[in-house]
This record gives sequence, C-alpha cells and structure tokens, in this order.
Amino acid sequence: MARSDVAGRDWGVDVEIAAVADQSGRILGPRALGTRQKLLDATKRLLDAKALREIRVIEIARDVGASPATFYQYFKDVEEAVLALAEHASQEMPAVAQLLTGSWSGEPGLERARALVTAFIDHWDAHHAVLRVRNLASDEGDARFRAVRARSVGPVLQALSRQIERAQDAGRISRAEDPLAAAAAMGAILERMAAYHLELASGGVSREQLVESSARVLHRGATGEGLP
Amino acid sequence: MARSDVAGRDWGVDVEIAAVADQSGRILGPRALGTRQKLLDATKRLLDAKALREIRVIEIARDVGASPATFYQYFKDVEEAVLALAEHASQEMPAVAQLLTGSWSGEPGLERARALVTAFIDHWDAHHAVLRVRNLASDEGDARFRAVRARSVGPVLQALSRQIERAQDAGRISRAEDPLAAAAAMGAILERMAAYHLELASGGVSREQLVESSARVLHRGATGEGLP
DNA sequence: CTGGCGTCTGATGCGCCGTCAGATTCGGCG
DNA sequence: CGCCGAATCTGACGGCGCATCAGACGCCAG
Repeated sequence: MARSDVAGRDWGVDVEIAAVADQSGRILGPRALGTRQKLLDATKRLLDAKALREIRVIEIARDVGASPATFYQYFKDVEEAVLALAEHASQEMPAVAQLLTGSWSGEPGLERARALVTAFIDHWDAHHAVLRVRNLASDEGDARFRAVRARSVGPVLQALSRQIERAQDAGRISRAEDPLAAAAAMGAILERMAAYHLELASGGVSREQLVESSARVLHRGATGEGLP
Repeated sequence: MARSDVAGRDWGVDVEIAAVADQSGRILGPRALGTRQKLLDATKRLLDAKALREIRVIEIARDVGASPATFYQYFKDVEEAVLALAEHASQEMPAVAQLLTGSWSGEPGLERARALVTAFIDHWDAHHAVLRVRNLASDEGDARFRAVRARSVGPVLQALSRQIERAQDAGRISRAEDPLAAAAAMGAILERMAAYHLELASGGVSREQLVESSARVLHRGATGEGLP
C-alpha cells in the first residue's frame, strides 16, 4: 500500500504512491499530516521507554493531547504506527549500502568494514526500539515488517554476497560456502553488534574495541583475508 | 531477586533451587504441579501460534479448562509463564557447550563447528517462539530474561572466546580483535542462523547448505584458518 | 458572514484484567 | 468409613482500555 512519506511535499503528482491516507483511504491535508506526525513521535517516545505490548493507544493519544478516536483515524493499531516508523527509519539505509561498493581488499577494505559497522551502530542507536520491533515482527512472520526489513537489509546482504563470490573466485574462500548464507551470517553480526553494543560495553568492551573487532571479523569473513 | 519477600514468609532456608512455589510463595503439591505444567504447555502452544502480545490469560485458562484465577495463582502474568518456559529450555544448552571443548584445528575442528551449528538449529527448532521472546525481553532490558539468556549462551561465548585467544597466540588472528567481542560476533551468527534458517530456506538455501556455510564461517572466524 | 468540507471528539458497549472470598477436592486420621 | 483441615480451584466483580460511531468543531473560500 501507500508508503508513508511523512511530511513529503509530494502533492499533485503521483498521488497514489506518495500521498499519505487515513484509515478510510482519504488523502490527508496539512493539519491532519501534522497530527499524524505527532502521534508517530509520541509512539516512538513511548517505545523507547517501554515494551510494545505495554503501550496503550489511550496513552499515545494523551501524550499529544488528543482523543483515542483520533489515533484510530490514522492507524489500525499501535503496531501499524510502528510499521510507519520502521518504514521511515529504513529509508536511511541505502546510504549505508554505498559503503559496500568497490573492492574490500587490504587495509582500505578493512577501513570500509569499519565504516559499515559504525554506520550500522549509529543507525541502531537512532532507532533502537523501532528496529527491534521491526525485527521481532518480521521473525514472527508478519509480511509487512518482513518487507520493510528486507528493503533495508537486502542491499547490504547482496553487496556482501558479491564480495564473498569475489573471494571465492580468488580462491580465498571455499566454494563449499553458499555466498548468500555467508552474507546472512555477516548481516547477523552487523545487526546483533549494533543492537548489543551497549550491553557489551558494560561487560568491559568499549565501543571502539567493538567496532574494530566486528570490522575485522566481518572483513575476514567476507574476503577470506587473514592477518595484515 | 524477590522470591520470598512477598509476604515476608521465608521457609527457613533457601528453597528456591529445587521447589516450585506459587505466587504467594507456597510450595506446590503434586496436583498443583500438574496444573502449573498444563498451564505452561498451553502457553507454549499458544506462543507457537501467535505473538506474545496477543495471548490472553483467559485463553490459556480456557485451553486447560481452568479459571483465569487459577493462572494467576502460579504466574504474575503471561510473561512470567514464558520466563519459566525459557528457563526450562535453557537447561538444554550445557550439553551444547561440550561440543566446544578441545581443539578446533583442521578438519576435525570444522566438524565440531558443524555439530555446534546443528545443535543450535535443533535447539531453536524445538523452542523457537520461547527463545524469540527470551531474546526480545533480554534486549529490552528485562533482567530476568537477560540472566536466563546469559546462563544459556554464556558458556558457548566463553569457549569461543578461548578458541580465539588460542588462534591469536598462534598468530592466526590479529591481536587487534577483542576475543570476547569476536566471540559475541560468532554467537550472533549461531543465534541468527538458527532463528532464520526456515526463512532462508524459502530463499533457496537448503538447511544443509546453511549448516555447512555457517560452520565454515564460524570456523574461519574462530580459528583464523583459511582454505583446507 | 456563512456554507461546507476537513478534522476531531464524547459517549458507549464490549471484553479482558487481576483479585477477592468462598466453594470444592483430596489425603489421612480417628 | 466418614469426617476434617489443608490444598487447590473458581465465580463474580470493579476497573480499564479497545474501537466505533454520530455529531461537534473550526477553518477557509466565496
């Protein structure tokens, strides 16, 4: 359905793709757009503070000084509001995928890996709670969340997969590894470390150490290159 | 944690290891134990079918032909029932950690890695929904779930960490990698692939391919050994 | 100023929560 | 065997959030 290009100034042209609609399919005017955004902001704020399952519609409404009925005008339920947040967050990722083009060989490649890890961590720090819900719902089989996640992570996985194929061609990685599966493994590291770095920090591993270690593991895993 | 401080009634010594108690701290007899188990079974069954946030206490009760009040006799809420399930599931893991002792060098080491990946996948297949909730709650900062997770995954991470240190001593892995952080990265692969393998299967990667690829990535990551 | 459209809300019936006091069941004792 | 207290379970209830209307509000074009 319609993507939530929040506050996009895409009037007139190509309404079906860009415009935001409410529950009954009506295109939103500027005032409604503002209300919707306030509801999303409140949802994100609450999500940062507590679990999705504990968030009440009435609470979101109170936060923006509106009636619960207003919320239902824009979203079917809290989950759908989070979906909109996830879609918005995912639009940042294409920039990250750019870090993956070109060769990953040698020290410059390692530096690319560092940048990739850093970008992932920053992205997760900015949208921690939303991304967590996105991944959970995706794992639970929700097609909408799975699609959003795929759109976000897919390009990274493809790029990593290509790196691995290249390393296989160069004889550095065994052909017994499936490139896509190995790329998924690298993706697992990226997401988990990004989600986890605060906990690890309390275990005595500083953020710098974590970036350096993850980048090196990633670099080794994707290129098959060993010690510098 | 708060175990017997509910009514200030302590039964002399630490009973908390062996005996199971209800909400008011009373030790359960055989009948109650059966009821409690039925409630847990129903909870797990429902959790396999729908998201935690959609599970109603009344539904669990109906499933075992009991009153909702009975549920509250044993668990504070649905989440706590899932915690009990997670604790039970986690008791399987020590056996897995045994797969990690000894050297990981060469082909026998690769075989060990395969066994480890397989064990993880089997474990997740048996407790998919419960482990998912455990990890989510843990990520959300719930201390109880975090403890259960740590008890389960901790030994594996420590063993992996030791492997990495050994590889560093042998000059196969750079000292710039923090062993614990690198081990966490390997752990991320294990968990994610175990949780994800069904989805990847629909992407054209068979379970065997996935085990083989993950095992090799893991083996490379933990030992620094390259092509056979 | 006023009609009308876009936006918001108060009121409402419904279902689940979570907690009692009290009913039911069980095992053992006289 | 029949009773009794302890163990276990439940019916019932006030409370709260859900989700949906019909209609109130307010803003701007004419």
